[in-house]
Amino acid sequence: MTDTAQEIRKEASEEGKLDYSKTLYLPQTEFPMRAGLPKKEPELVARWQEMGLYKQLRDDAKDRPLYVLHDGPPYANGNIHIGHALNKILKDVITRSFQMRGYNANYVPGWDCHGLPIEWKIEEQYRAKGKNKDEVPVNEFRKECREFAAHWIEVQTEEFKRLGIEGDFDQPYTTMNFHAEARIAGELLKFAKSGQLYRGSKPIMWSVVERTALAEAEVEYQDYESDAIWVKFPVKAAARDGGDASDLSDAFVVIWTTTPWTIPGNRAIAYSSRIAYGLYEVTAAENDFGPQPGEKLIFADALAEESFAKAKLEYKRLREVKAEEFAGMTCHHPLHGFGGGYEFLVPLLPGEHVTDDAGTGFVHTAPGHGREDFDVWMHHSRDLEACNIATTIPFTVDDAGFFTRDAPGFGPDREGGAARVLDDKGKKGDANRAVIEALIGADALFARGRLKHTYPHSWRSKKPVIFRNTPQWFVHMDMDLEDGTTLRSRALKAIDDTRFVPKAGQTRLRAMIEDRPDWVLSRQRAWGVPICVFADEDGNLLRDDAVDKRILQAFEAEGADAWFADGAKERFLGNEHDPASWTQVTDILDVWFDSGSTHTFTLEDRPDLKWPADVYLEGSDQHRGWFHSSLLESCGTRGRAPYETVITHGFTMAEDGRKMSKSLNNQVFPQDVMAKSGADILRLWVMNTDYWEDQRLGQTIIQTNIDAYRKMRNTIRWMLGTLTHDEGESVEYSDMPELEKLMLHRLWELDQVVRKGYDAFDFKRISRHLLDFMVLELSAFYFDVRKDALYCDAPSSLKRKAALQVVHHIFDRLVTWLAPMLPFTMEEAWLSRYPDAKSVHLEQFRECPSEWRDDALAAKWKKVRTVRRVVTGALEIERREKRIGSSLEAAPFVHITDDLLRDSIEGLDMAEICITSGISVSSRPAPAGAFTLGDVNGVSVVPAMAEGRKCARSWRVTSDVGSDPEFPDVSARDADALRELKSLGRF
RNA sequence: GGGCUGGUAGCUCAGCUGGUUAGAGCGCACGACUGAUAAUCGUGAGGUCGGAGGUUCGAGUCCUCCUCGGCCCA
Repeated sequence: MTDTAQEIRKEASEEGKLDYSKTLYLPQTEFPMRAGLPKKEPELVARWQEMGLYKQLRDDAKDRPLYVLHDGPPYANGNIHIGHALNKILKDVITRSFQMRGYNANYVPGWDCHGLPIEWKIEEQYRAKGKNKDEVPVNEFRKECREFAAHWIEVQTEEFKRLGIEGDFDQPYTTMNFHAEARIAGELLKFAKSGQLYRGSKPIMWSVVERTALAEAEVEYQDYESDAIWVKFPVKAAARDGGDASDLSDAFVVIWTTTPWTIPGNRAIAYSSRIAYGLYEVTAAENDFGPQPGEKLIFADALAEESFAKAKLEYKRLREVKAEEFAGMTCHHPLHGFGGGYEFLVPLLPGEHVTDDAGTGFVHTAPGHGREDFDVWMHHSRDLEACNIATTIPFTVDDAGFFTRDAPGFGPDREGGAARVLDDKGKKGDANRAVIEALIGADALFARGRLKHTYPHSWRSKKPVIFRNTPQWFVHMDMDLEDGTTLRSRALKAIDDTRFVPKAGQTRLRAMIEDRPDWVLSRQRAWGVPICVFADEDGNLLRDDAVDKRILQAFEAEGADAWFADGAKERFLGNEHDPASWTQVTDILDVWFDSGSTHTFTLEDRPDLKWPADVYLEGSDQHRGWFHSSLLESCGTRGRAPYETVITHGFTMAEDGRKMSKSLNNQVFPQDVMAKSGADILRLWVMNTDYWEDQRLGQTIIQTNIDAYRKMRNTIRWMLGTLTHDEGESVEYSDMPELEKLMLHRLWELDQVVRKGYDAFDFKRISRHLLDFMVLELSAFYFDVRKDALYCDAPSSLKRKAALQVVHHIFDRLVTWLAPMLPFTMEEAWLSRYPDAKSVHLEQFRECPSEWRDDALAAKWKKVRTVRRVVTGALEIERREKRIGSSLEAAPFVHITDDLLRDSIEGLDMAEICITSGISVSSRPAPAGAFTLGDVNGVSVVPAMAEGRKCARSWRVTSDVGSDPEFPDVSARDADALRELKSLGRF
């Protein structure tokens, strides 16, 4: 006899009555109802760390097929925000779910380390110390950038681990480790070697004062007074072939600009098909300089009056000019012949950016001095070349703001030397004046004035900046490659060959690739992998494998800093090449090229990964970013995408669906959620949301997930309590009651849902089905019904043993299925049930034998539950009328006139299923006034009280209470159970 | 302005190729139990399916426009 048994006896003798609760198999568990996740989760992180879970996962799965989700690298410059949390949680659920389904799902996290934002931070630190970036040796600056990135990698690593992310955090990949830098450089050299890399040019924002390129974010807009001029372009040919002799052929097209110094760079005039134009003639002139009566000019109708007024002219409108007439038209440059240059044709080009809000309706287009000018020019480059118009963009202004030889008459060839746009202090130079004088001399000036407007200024020096054509390194999108394809065609093919989840990603990426311009790789910056090539004056690349080899070996050993070290040029060129005839390029690579190359040094080079990756997963903004650059890089060097599947997620919005922002104070920080509620709550939110679209997050939504979490946790807790009494006795499937078979059938069905759900990355479908199952079928039905047998039945009861076994099956499956989603809670539950186990994360999803599937049984029990609904509905009336409290006080009459419904309950203990003490079923029609449900025909219930006494042990009201003299206050079933327990010494 | 995309009960989601009074869970209200107890069970109230037109015998589901929102460009 056990101590407990003695205690029970003792208490019983004292009170003269047994406390039967001690004789029941009530749930017992240490698994707490309240999770305390903020405290518990870090303990589990430490446990996994100590046991080396990552390594064990790899060892366990070493013979299984590899499944690789390649991590898109976050930028190493700050704490993680909600977007990082969403992203990493999704990735973690994917790798864990594949790991638990027969794969070796290795996850190697990575970081993007180079680039502008980190440079800014370091520069900011410099300024705080009164230091100037330009006075610091490049490699010292780069070293500080490296240390900065390393610091944030450490911080983010801890934050990701705290989220429950499992991966190789001891050996992540970074774009700045030496091997990565060498490989990135190597990839660039592949583009160079295959001829895909070329030197072109592009206007960029340039600060003359600082002699540096500026990014859009480094510019601020301030008020500024500019010189405005209206310039006449004589029409050369009304059609590009020169054959037309219309009334436009002796007219002028007039443009307006606030940057006269860009006139030498003019190469085209843009017009819009949405604007109404007219041909005008001057009828009277106030001045004897400038336009004179008889001159014909073309303007946008909306701007003609204002323009003529400005030039103090009277005019008449001759006729409408349709936009179509401009197609193919060419003009002379207004300075043609000046300084021996400007003899080229100036074509008119259609441009979407042209408006008739200000100016003349024609936009002076200097492709070297404006982004839109450049885009329009490049967009038409093929057409223009076909008409023998050279599309080379002149470098009219140098880095100090002086005109060059590309601006004949204004550069070094000018009397008195080159004119200057801005001086060293940022003040206007003499360039505008020189240009205006030349225009006057050429009788090309229509009018002039001044304009106050906002103009970009450097945020450091607060001085105006200019758009200036600068040599840049590009990759051809449309160059014919050796195999008859182009980079663009390869990329489009690769998009077709890739699975996109959701599908819209494919459309979006394709649209971008279809009309993107050539890929600009160069940045005039310091912190990055250099474009490690040598070029001659014309931009031709030095091609020498030996040089390349020296470069890559040096990078491998010393990092890319080697490129910037003293003597690097001579070192890499070696003895075979004359340093004087080659320029060492000092631009660095666009960071998108870095991250676009992660597949090479991570997937290809690590023996524990593979190329291509099974899946890439990032936010939808990465169609322009990582998905895009990885695709181009890989197609350019390997001919296909580095991924088989691309998954995208939306962005996290505040609760009202708007963007989270500091100013609106509606941000949610993952650190806060973890500290207050736990990482599993955040993870559950991710699981319940439609991540393919934008998601919302806020207090209400967090609370909804906390509630759902509690329900799941309590259901699992009850199973753990009940399974405390599981002694592992097995019951043959064929011997099981129908109710148990029904639950096994449901497990079989759920197994399908779960596996298909994970395959489709459709997590909300899984979590929805599992939560509904727990709430509707377990808590509210199966467990409720089976409590009587599980708590009260004798140890030998087959029903009890079968139920225990089924609960065991349910537990193992639910916990493993949910483990990828809620790794902390499921680990806690698993270890509570199996104290000697290492980790639930080393488990596989359990098989559900096809024997369990029984569709007929499920259909039958659907009807059973229909009948049950009518019974519980009737009992609710009784309860409301205070005739009963517990359903065990009732023993209703059920009249079933529907044959199918009656057949479904044939042979079943409906009292047990309805949790009443008794039930009488008849096929006779019910008397008037019987309870029915509107949506159930053929079932009526007449309530009745159960007859007999209440069993002190099971609380059922039966007529056999007291039939056993040994236990006079319990029913016969309970008396038998007590006797059996007694004989086993259980009490 | 362009490309892609979304708006179904307080919250999160189902609603397949158009077909009966639009569903679920949670929350809420009310009730029961007191042997899952800061739990559990039951019942109920919540929706002009963003708005307006149109196609159709019939539209949350198809078309057009509008509106609000998101990502990426300009």
